[in-house]
Amino acid sequence: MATKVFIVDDHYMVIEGIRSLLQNKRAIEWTGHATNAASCLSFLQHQLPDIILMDISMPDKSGIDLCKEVKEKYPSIFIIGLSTFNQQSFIQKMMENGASGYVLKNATQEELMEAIELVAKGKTYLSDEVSKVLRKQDDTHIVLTRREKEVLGLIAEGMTNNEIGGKLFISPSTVDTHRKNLLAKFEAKNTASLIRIAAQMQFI
Amino acid sequence: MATKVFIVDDHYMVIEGIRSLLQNKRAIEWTGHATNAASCLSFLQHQLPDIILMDISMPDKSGIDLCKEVKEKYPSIFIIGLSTFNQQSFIQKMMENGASGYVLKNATQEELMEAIELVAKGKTYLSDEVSKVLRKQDDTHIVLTRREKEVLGLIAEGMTNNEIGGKLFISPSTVDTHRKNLLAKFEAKNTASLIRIAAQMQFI
DNA sequence: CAAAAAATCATGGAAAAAGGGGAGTGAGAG
DNA sequence: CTCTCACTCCCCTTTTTCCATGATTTTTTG
Repeated sequence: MATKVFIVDDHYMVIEGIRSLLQNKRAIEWTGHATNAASCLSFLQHQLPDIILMDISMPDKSGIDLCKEVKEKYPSIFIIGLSTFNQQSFIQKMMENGASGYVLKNATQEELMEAIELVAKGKTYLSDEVSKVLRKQDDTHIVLTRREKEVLGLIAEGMTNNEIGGKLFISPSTVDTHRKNLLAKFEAKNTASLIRIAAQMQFI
Repeated sequence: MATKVFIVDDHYMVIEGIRSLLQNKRAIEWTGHATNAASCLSFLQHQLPDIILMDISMPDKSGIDLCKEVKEKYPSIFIIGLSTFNQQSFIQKMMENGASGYVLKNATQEELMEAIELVAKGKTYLSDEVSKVLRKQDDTHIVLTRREKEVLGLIAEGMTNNEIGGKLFISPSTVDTHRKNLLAKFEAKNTASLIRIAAQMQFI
């Protein structure tokens, strides 16, 4: 029985590319595509594919969120994340939300097929390149608490400890403590480098 | 006579997608593809296409630079930039370096054909979406001097005025002046917002 | 429940940045 | 030759951040 594959990607060229890569494969049945999260979800009400290839960046909703939603509603569907860059944050969140694999858009036909076949069996596929990035950046993975994220965001907005304290109804001293913890977690020597690092790591 | 099209993109899926989109067009002759700048340049030594579809992000060299190089060596070739996002900085630099058009990867087959046809005639193609972004962000365009860029970079590294002064062999007071000018140009109220804005505008 | 983690607050001093001035030099454009 | 612009430099005051240190209270979680 052929594996039913569906694809969600807002880039028409990528959809065409994958369709073309998969069209002669007997083991694959192309069930359709969507260019946004909403039409993906409405498609799933009528028909259930085995595997969804899902871009992480979409106009209406991030692939990260869509992945979670689909997995909650239809746990039997396996999801393979699809993206241009291999960024720790994206890959990790995608996998946390139930994806079974992650393929870069510069993958070859062979890699794509391998991913689909493995994932269809219920296994997990991560290309060497991706898993390397995941391992490497996992070491430098930074976990922020709810409050720290809030404070970080407000610092990035240009607010002082006093202003942030007023906004969050806490003492400026407390904000200062959070600030110090942020500096420590990011190993930043001052606000400037903190914000740069946080921005580069997609925290802001 | 069919328009000879060549494509440079490190994403195999995009190459396949475009090939598939163009394959039935009589007006188009597919001459080949490359997944990096180097093999693109070596291809051009043997054969000259009319149009190159060129991704802006590539492993060995940015499309921006490749565009310039190709245009200098082979002025008769028209180049269409290809990218996932429409960011002012990329589009602008691409056009400055001699590109004749800029197409987003979520473009439809029609848009792509329109772009190729127009550009083949020596005209310029920018999709509505792209030209809108170009216009809008042109207003908020910030021009930094050489020194300001240097200082901004070093501030983002976490260096103080004193340290920057030492590094650039100028007085800390001078650094402070540049800093003030940066704050004014970015309309930032402090270092934190300066760095955030600069990061979001791709200055860092 | 007990331990761990997160969030709260404070004091006090040193360092750095912000905000406001003013001012001279050199290079290039008109 | 004047005007503009980038770059250079300085002074002063206030504000904010950085650093060290210590402590209490929630909240989460095994």
